[in-house]
Amino acid sequence: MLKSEIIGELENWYAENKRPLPWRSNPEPYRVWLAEIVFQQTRIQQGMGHYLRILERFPNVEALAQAHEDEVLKLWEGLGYYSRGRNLLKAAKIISTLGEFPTSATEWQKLPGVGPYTSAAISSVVNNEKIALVDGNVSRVLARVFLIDDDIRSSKTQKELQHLAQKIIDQTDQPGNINQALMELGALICSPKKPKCPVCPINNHCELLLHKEDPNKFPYKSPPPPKTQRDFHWLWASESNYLLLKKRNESDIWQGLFELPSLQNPKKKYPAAKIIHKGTHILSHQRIQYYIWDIKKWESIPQEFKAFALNEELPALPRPLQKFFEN
DNA sequence: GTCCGGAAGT
DNA sequence: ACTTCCGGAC
Repeated sequence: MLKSEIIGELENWYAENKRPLPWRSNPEPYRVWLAEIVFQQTRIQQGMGHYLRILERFPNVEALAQAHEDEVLKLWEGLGYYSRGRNLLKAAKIISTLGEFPTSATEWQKLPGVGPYTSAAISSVVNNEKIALVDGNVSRVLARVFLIDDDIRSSKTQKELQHLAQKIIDQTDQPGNINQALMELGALICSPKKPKCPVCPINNHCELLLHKEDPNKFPYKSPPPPKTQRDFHWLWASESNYLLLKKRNESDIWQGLFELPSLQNPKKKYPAAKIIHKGTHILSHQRIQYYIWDIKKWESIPQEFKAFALNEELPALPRPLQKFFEN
């Protein structure tokens, strides 16, 4: 059932069609690790600018290990999932202390921010380890090629896909290339919508095509949990020439980023306050209505806040605030 | 409005 | 095993 020609087709297709990405031409552990962290949950186009800026500012793990978290988060600003940036720094300090990079997926996975996917991706590419990875692209490719109609979100299905992927990787002496080929195929050909089946290198092995099924219906994904709704009321005093910002520390979104002072009901303390900007910010799990109030003048300066001149570089801000202060 | 994508906390 | 963490493309 698992035809070996598939491997050869994938190897050839990948050699001819892979995108020329910076860590592919020079797959040092540092560059591959950084790429895998930046591009978790992130499209290449969206994260490439961030990746290049981080690599330029911190050309190696020793340079990164000495960074301050605020600077890493500033470089991460706008990418989302900020625990990736915080864990990147933690892991850099660990690697720097060890004096060398891990050399197996098991060792890589001990680092913060490195899970099953990332450890397999790095070790198969850097160390030629025969270890399979299953990311969103690979899930979709395998579900279509092998006509798997189970819920792609369930951990049971993910386990089965992991097993299936490992059977493929066991048959190749180029695990890094086959892992990347499956991901690249999912990104370039076997896309979520309108897959380019006519030019797919393994279309004659694809169960979905052989059964004349509709690719848009695979894989099946159960609906996500409902979003929680919340409001943010941020305060800004137009008559002062600085901004008050405080680091977000709680176990909540945007941890480590800075934000304006907030009040549940600004009108109570500042009856003359006016909303100068409002918007909706959507996360996968929250729907945020946010309001920025002009209170003209501070009644009293909240102690825990730091003042930043408006013309100096601001620390990392949540995306809605970053967009607001861009203008 | 719709969809997409890994790790960690619990 | 389930929930919480982001932002952008379409």
